[in-house]
Amino acid sequence: MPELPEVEVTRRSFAERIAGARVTAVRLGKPLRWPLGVDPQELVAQRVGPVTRRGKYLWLALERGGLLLHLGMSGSLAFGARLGTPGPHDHFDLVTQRGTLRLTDPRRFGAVVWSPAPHEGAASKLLGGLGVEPFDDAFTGAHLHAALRGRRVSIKEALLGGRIVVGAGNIYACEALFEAGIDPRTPGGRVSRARCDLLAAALRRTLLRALQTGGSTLRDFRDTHGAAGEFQREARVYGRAGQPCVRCGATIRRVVQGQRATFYCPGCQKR
DNA sequence: AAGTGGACCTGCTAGC
DNA sequence: TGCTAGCAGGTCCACT
Repeated sequence: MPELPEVEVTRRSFAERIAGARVTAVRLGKPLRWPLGVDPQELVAQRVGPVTRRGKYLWLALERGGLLLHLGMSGSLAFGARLGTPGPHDHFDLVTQRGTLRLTDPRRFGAVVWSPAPHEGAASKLLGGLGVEPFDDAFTGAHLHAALRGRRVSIKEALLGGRIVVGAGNIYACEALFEAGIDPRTPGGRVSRARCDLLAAALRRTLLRALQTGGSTLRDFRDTHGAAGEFQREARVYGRAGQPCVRCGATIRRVVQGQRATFYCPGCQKR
């Protein structure tokens, strides 16, 4: 589930409760995408500071550095005083006085990495090349247009890449392109300035709406069926191949771009 | 520099 | 009912 809205909702769910708590223990499960990068004992006795977000990454500040967290494709975070015995997919526990922050991630594409600061060490390498935040004033049609100049990759893959703007995953990239009426296969450099304006606004609107209803998509996070149900209710093209477009009635199509599924309406979305 | 394809890993579903 | 192929919300890395 974790695209930007889900990551942000997750952050808000525990940031204030964990801030100020002292780490009392760390438990590691199976390996995640990268090694932690520090002796877990080093984390013990450090006090937790603010939890912030950059793209789909979370930065959990500690006194002598911090942890960069990523949920990958299937990760979720829970924070509570009584989480119970770790299950087979619980791969990281940060135990504090006020409760345990637990990363559950069946596919283990997620990560927890120690770094001395967000702009140093391992974190800087991962965060360094990221594009602008979609809710930042710097994210405009002009920015999009400039960043896309000369690019041959499709507009959809450019959005997913995260080097121009962060936060759009496969679902919201598809949805935003639908909102903007742009064919996802259009080469990035061929999207006009006017349509970049439309797209920037559409992406911001799509992510904001998801953020506002994000609680509901996250509530059933552990229940695959419930989550799928929520998405289907919200999505206008994603996962709707073969069904009629809600706007024009044309049949929604599924194509593959960069080994990922893309859904679009051939009636509403043009090059 | 930009584009392409492979890699990581497990669980679920559709189809036989 | 059981097996298998195909698919999944991410993104880094090696190679051309």
